[in-house]
Amino acid sequence: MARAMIHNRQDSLERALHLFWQKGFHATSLKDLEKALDMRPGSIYATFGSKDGLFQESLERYASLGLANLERTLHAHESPLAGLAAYLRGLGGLCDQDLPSRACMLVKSLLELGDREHVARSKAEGLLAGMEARFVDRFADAQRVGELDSRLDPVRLGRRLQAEVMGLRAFAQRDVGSAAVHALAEDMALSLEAMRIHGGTGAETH
Amino acid sequence: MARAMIHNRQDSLERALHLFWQKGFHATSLKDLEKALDMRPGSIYATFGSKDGLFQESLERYASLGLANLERTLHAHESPLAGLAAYLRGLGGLCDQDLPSRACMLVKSLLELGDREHVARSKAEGLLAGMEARFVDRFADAQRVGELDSRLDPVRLGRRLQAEVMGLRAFAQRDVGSAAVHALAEDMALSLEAMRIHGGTGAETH
DNA sequence: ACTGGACTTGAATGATTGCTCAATATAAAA
DNA sequence: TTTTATATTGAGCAATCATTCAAGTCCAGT
Repeated sequence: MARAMIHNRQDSLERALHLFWQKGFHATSLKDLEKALDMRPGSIYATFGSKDGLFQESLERYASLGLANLERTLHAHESPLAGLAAYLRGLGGLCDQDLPSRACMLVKSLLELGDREHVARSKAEGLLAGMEARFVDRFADAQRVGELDSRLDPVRLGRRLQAEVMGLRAFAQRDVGSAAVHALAEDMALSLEAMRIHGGTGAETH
Repeated sequence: MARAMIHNRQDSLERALHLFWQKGFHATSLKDLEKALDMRPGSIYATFGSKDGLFQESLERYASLGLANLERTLHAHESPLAGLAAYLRGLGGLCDQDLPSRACMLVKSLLELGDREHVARSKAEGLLAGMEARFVDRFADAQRVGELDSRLDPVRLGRRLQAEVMGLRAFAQRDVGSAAVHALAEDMALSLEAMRIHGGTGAETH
């Protein structure tokens, strides 16, 4: 009843994500996408609607992968603070992997997009807010478990950690070598771990 | 012997800087610049050579202003650490001022520009390196004065502070309200001040 | 074999891109 | 006033931009 689809939608999206992450929204032309997806303009528009739409789906896919990676790291550690520190240390390895960009695609979009692409921009903002919320949750967990001073504000700590991650990854975009990025991530992780309350079981919170 | 110049070069550069800072390199078209500078393409090219050249000069002007602002803040405080903390707190006021963008133009460029604009990109990297070097110097000063543990590495501290500033300003680009940005800047400033060695004159370093 | 219908193609669209250059305007020197 | 040198103009360039759509392709069900 119909012609079989040549292209796997998910795979095409992944390729588009790769390009957008590397070059940004404006510097990625439809010609680039046609080549990367091995699709002609008509197919691209039939599948994704518009360049903007394809970009928005790429953003969501990116955030989904990033959040999954965060979740994986957090679940690998029973201690909330240890999990967050491990996440930071993991980011230190950014330079060693062969990624489209060392910087966060959400941040790149946040800084690049203007009013004309405000829908995609808002999407990036929302996804960043989601990440931040996850950090806040985990700090709250740390307080519940008693490894973090309960007088501290998890919202401020989450905000701070997000800014730290943003800074680390923006810094990693500079051509400074792997060692510097690892050292920076380590310093950030150490600061985070320094917040831990030692020796107690958490019963001393009152 | 010649026709008088209508436009003040410095003023034109300032207007271009405003546009580039706000919209980024790719999203700023020559049409936009023609309108903002009130100049026709021929004049722009006679004065600045190319869009890329104008952008590079804008970058340098931006960094010059930023560095002057940093220097002013540092000189207003005898204590190096207090100066750096004051600089961070000053960035907390980003949301209140009416700037083209809350994010740092150097970071925006670092994240936006690709291989095709690698000259401008390298320029942005170099200017960021200059800022970082100034941080490192100031941390070294803090050690000399005895308000900072001399076993710490000023290079790592400078790197960390630059990442922190990058993160703060990228975060400020989000639509999170002035209070959140102020709180974040305050938290960063407090962490920095927490490194100070209390009660001594510096003689106890050995 | 045929045919209906979803998938794919790619030439063509009009708008916009960065940029050039012959023509014009203007002020100072002769 | 005439000449000379520079500043400015803006129409116009080729290239590229995102997007459209009529035509073609191919498979499933008849």
